[in-house]
Amino acid sequence: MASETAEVVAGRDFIRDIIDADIAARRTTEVVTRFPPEPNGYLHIGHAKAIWINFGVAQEYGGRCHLRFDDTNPTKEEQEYIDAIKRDIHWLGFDWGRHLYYASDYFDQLYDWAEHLIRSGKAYVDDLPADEMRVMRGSLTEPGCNSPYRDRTVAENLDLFHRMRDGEFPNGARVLRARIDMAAGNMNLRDPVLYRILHAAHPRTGTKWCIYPTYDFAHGQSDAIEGVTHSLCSLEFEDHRPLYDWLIDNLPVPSRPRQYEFARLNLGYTVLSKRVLTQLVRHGHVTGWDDPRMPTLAGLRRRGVPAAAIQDFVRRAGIARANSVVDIAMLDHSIRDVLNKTAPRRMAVLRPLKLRIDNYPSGSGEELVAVNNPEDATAGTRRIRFGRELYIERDDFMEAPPKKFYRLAPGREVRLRYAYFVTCREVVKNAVGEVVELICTYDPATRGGNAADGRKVQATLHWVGAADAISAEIRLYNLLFDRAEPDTGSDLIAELNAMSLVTLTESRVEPALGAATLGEPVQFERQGYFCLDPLSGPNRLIFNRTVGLRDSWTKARATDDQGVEKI
RNA sequence: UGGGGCGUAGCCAAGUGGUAAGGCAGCGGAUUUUGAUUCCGCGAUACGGAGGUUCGAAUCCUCCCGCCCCAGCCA
Repeated sequence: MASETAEVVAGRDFIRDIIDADIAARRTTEVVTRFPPEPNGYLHIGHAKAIWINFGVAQEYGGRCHLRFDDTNPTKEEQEYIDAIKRDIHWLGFDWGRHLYYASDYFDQLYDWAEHLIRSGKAYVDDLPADEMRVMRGSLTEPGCNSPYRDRTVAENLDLFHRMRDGEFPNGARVLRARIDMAAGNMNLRDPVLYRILHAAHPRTGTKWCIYPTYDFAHGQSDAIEGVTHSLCSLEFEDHRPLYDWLIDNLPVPSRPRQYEFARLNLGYTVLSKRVLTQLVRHGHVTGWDDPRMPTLAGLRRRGVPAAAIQDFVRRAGIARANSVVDIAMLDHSIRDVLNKTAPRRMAVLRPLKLRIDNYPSGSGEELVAVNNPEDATAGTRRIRFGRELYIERDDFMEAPPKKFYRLAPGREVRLRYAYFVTCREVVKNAVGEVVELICTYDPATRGGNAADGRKVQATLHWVGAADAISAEIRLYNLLFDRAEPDTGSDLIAELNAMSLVTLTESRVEPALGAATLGEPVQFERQGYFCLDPLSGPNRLIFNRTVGLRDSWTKARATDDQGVEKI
């Protein structure tokens, strides 16, 4: 059965179990979910998990997923974020179709329902200032006490609430509170605030309102209005569920949504907190929300991470209720897995070292054939030009190699990929003793890379022709933070990895890379996966390293390996 | 002696009384014109701890320990 295969791919988790049970018990006939971002920042990979769950589950059950902006606080929300969020969700591969909503679409209905609560004696206008309200709310271990305004008459409450709406009072003067239980163990039930006065223009409703519903009063009711069946959110809202249910129970809402919580995603060596990410952007620690070092979807996209890899990653990480920190290596794995199959191969020398082949005829050289992608036969081949003067990677030569180093060294023969075997005959140094050029000889009988006599070499090096290679800037990105679990509470700067961006300006890449296009991944052989950066221009190639290839050589000789990737 | 959650290998995570899936990482080995990819093999006498129930417990009960969330007129 095909559907079985699909389920295995999607994975099983407690949320799907709940939905299965609901359908089996006929508690619901359709599955409607929603992804409810607040437009006050960019989406990050943690949101990708929530998006994947909400849209994915709806898709699997033939239901639908709404995109609903939770825009109940005009002092923090902006249109720029709304646009960015839509763009990122589409890029990730999901579509809400015609189901685009805003909590602000329901402000009129919400207002009516607030009056409904007042009329039924379940809400009241409180004049307590914020600080007094806090004191009277009690503490985690002590019950709160009732506000002196708790027993106002319905008429008085209605009058005051109308006047709040009509702008008679300044910010903070009064709030509408639910009348529940000031002694409840759950703080959310100690007469939570439902409406507050905010004289601020709203991106969508303009100046129509000067009172706005709180998250608690807006969320569940919006779910009910839209017919959401399963309202999936993260663990910190668990304590809000009794309030969510209380409101649904006490209001004439058109449907009965249920809230379920799952643990949010945490990634090692990074931070998935809008507060901190916003800080990084505002303080200039990164170049913007789309800085390739950012865990935002915009940053990952610019870095070259395919949407498919992000989906694969969140699927592998799984959904559960236990807080956890996922190893960044798992993300890297998903990225490589996708890119290995799709990225065409090219040769690029990041840190060039000149190599001259003494016995190779001078002139324009010759054309050789290179495979575009050994993982994909349909990717075809391309021609590359070999010549007397080339560049190889500095790291591929050592004058005094340790035993396990089997690349080029004095007197040693290696293969130049798709070309010939070359042997290092002489090392040229400058005045300060740095190696500046290697003089080699080649074996004409090894054209294409195989020796007629069957002899082997231990290494194959990538190279570019000195005559036709083009210059490029290459940006190597490393972990943004030094520690697996950064302390973002105090000194953020102290936690940042000083080597998070290493820019190489002397790189030389094969001519075919001059035609690289935005959004197309490429593998620089033996180096990693790269992509063109949007800042590239006609005469300026800039490549971002998405992720390096797995590398058991540098790994073997790493001594300070704290999990921090070295350049 | 507030309320709500969570604890299964280095990191995720299945498992819902019948004798510990899978993935990532790691370590061996094979193949290899990318030290890549691919392929093969290796890890929990044990599920935070201690008791108990049971023929049998990661799964049920009791107590204990640890971690997370909640005292915004943020979401």
